[in-house]
Amino acid sequence: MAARTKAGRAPSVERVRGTRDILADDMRRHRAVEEAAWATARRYGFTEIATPVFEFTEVFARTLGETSDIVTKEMYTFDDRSGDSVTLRPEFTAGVARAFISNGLRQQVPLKFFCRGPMFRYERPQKGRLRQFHQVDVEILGVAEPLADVEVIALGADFLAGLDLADKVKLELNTLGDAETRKAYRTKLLAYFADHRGKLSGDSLNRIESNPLRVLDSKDEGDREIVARAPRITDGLNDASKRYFDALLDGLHVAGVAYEINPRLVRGLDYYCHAAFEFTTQALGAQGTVLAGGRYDGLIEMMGGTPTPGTGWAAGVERLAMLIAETEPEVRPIAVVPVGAALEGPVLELAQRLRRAGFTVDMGYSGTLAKRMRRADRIGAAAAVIIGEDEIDRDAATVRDMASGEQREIALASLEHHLERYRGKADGR
RNA sequence: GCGGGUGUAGCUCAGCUGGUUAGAGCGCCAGAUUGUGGAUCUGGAGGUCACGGGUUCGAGACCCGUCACUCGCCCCA
Repeated sequence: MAARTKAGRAPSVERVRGTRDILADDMRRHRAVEEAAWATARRYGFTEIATPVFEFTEVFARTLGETSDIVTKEMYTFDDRSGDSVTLRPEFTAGVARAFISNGLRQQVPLKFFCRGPMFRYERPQKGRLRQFHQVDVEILGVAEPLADVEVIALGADFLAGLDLADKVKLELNTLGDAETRKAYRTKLLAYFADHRGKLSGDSLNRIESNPLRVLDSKDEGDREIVARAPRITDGLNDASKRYFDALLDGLHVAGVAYEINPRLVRGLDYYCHAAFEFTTQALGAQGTVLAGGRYDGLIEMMGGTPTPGTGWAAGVERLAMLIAETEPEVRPIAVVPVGAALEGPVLELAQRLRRAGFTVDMGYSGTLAKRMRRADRIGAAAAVIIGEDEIDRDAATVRDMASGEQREIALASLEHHLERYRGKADGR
């Protein structure tokens, strides 16, 4: 008797909770999102790198904040066979910062990196919230000037606009100030909340202990009232932080990026400062954040590197894939079809000839002419190249345009030339 | 981690207050059409009714538990 899960199915066919198989249609959308991000990043002068999917646990535990939810209850952490504690990455930035230090990249600053790949977080699954999900990510390392934030935010805006999501998404922006500002603000905020302790929700009372700034974006009705009258960080910025924020706003204006200042926007991770921003949508329910990031000047130092400023963002590929319009396959294949099994040999030879010439070619494995034509139709072939005894005798092929149904006999010698018109072209049925 | 909803064919769903071999549409396969796809018609395959237990003469329907998905909270991309 095979082992069974509690659900009663053989575990070998059960997906792990919060994971999914990305099948053809989804994969096309997934790729469309990734490629749009990469294409935009490239235009901004970024280069693509890849860091490991897992790191020593310390890399994340130290940088994300010992008390953050991600570290305390959401990481996939385990000991490998040598007894080292490793963790499947829950986010990109810490790994990129680690790579920056490990590879001595300090010398090559400023650096602009693009990454993509899977992330792992043990959360309760929901639409747009998976245990394995994918992100595209962009980081600028070694630039303290707000111009880097402007560039990174403009890149995000262009990326989303390129996906045709400009209307579905809005940019919210805030500043967290520098360390001095944040410390002073924290004290002020704590004092304010202490005065209103009785009226805060239980969740928020807990947050006061762990991350008081988080109370600011509570969804509880009662909390919101109190938060609305709470002191704002933007009112208590020290000179440096104020100058920084003003320059950022100016830069966005010049770059033509529309934003909305949200004084309640905060970050869950400890290493953020100054710029904090999110592109959000109403279309995905509770999981409305589609791209988020900010500045993390202290991170690399915190990890033991020479102090190096950084800024960047990550975007959820699955969330964006749900928002974009249907995508069409980019190439339609050419179907080669033998009339009768006896001609499969010569047709295979022809298929290989065309493939090596750069055409996308599909060949059925069995069946009558009608069946093979049906298959050609179903895979969206642009044209069918039909070869029967008659064609063989004349050293030719019959080429059928699948959209119009028109057929022409073409000499084998000039077949590639004739098929040029179907290369990488959608026929618009 | 907390609260609510849902779970019937590959997909979308029907199945009335528990009653004989569980249905439809789409899709799939085959044929009408032995050198021609998309349309139409005909036929066919496909279901431990999420899983386990209970109530009952009898459960897809009712009860309990589990699992998964989903909505909100939490968290966050």
